[in-house]
Amino acid sequence: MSEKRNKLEQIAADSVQRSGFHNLSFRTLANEVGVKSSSVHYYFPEKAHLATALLENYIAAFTAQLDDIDSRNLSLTKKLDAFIKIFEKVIKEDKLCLCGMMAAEVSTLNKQNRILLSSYFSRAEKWISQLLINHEVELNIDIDPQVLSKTIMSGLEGAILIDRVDRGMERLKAQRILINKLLKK
Amino acid sequence: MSEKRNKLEQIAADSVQRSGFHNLSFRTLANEVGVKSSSVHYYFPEKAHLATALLENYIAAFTAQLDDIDSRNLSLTKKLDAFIKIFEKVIKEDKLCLCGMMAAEVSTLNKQNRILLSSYFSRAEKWISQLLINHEVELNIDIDPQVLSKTIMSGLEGAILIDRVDRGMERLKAQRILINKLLKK
DNA sequence: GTCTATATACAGATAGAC
DNA sequence: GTCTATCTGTATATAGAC
Repeated sequence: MSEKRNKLEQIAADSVQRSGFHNLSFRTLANEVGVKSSSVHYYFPEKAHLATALLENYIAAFTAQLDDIDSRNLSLTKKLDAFIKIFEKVIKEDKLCLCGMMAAEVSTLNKQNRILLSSYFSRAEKWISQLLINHEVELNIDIDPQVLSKTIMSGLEGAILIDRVDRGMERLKAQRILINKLLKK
Repeated sequence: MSEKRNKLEQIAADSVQRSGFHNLSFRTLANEVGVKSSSVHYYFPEKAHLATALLENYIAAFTAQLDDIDSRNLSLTKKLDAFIKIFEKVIKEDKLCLCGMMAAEVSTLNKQNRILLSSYFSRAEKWISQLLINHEVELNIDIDPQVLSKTIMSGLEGAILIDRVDRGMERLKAQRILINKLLKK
């Protein structure tokens, strides 16, 4: 992995999470690394290739975080809390989840990138539902784990989407409270 | 209100809900109405003015829908169901909520439009929380109505955001199930 | 292997025609 | 009052220099 390629991807990801993929230009990206925009095309022939790299990176990092939570022997409450913290970190940096942002822009993505994007959400939901199944006795509500996992994921994505509008964390906090209410004390 | 201005706004809103405000150009917009892009500037001197018009229209239509629900004498379940239907209609047309889309693009909006955007979400949340307070006895969970209203709104926005990625309605359906579980039968 | 000069198309915006 | 020719800057992408 080239060092410059790495830097380009980092800056690009940050930019996408702040203002969207369509708003990111090769020129601005190049300026930040001190090269010409045409140089960026060496690493990413088309913009869609950059999108692919960003999605793959983000999903890999996300997966690593889930694995880390899995590796620790925690209660359901603590594990869900750790999961919520992933989103908390994002909103604290005044960003959106990269995949949440790309979801808004999905109509401009090619098929391959849509599949990648879709895999992010299904992976997240699958992880949550498996967690709920493993800790079923700690649940305070009678609901299909797959249904609950979808609402948790939607709730978190929606929360940081709206919270960013007035630079707060009210919705994420509300989401945390609701989730805790659904768990046994 | 000019007829052409009206048409421009309708087409623009549709385009924004599909692919975002930044992805909308005066040129494409003009083509669809059969004029030159420069003509669009007669109605909207700057693109930010167009954003303002779209936000105002959307909020007005949304408010009208809430008033309509208020005017009917329904149970909490039915009222919330009618509220969810607003989002269902949007996702069925393969669109996003205009304000949800603009929320993703908030970093590119000017202050005035951010305030407008913010007012949409606070209005929605206020309406839900007031509804919950009015029908407190029908609630099946002990939670602050303002907190629950925020999670409902986040959940719905997030649901259609994610559902659009694989052109389904799974998350919105899940959201409906969860909300119903939180209400007394 | 890495980078740039350059091409071509398109963005928003203005000055002014009708 | 409504619309367009045109300006200036920026977009992605290519061909080719080092």
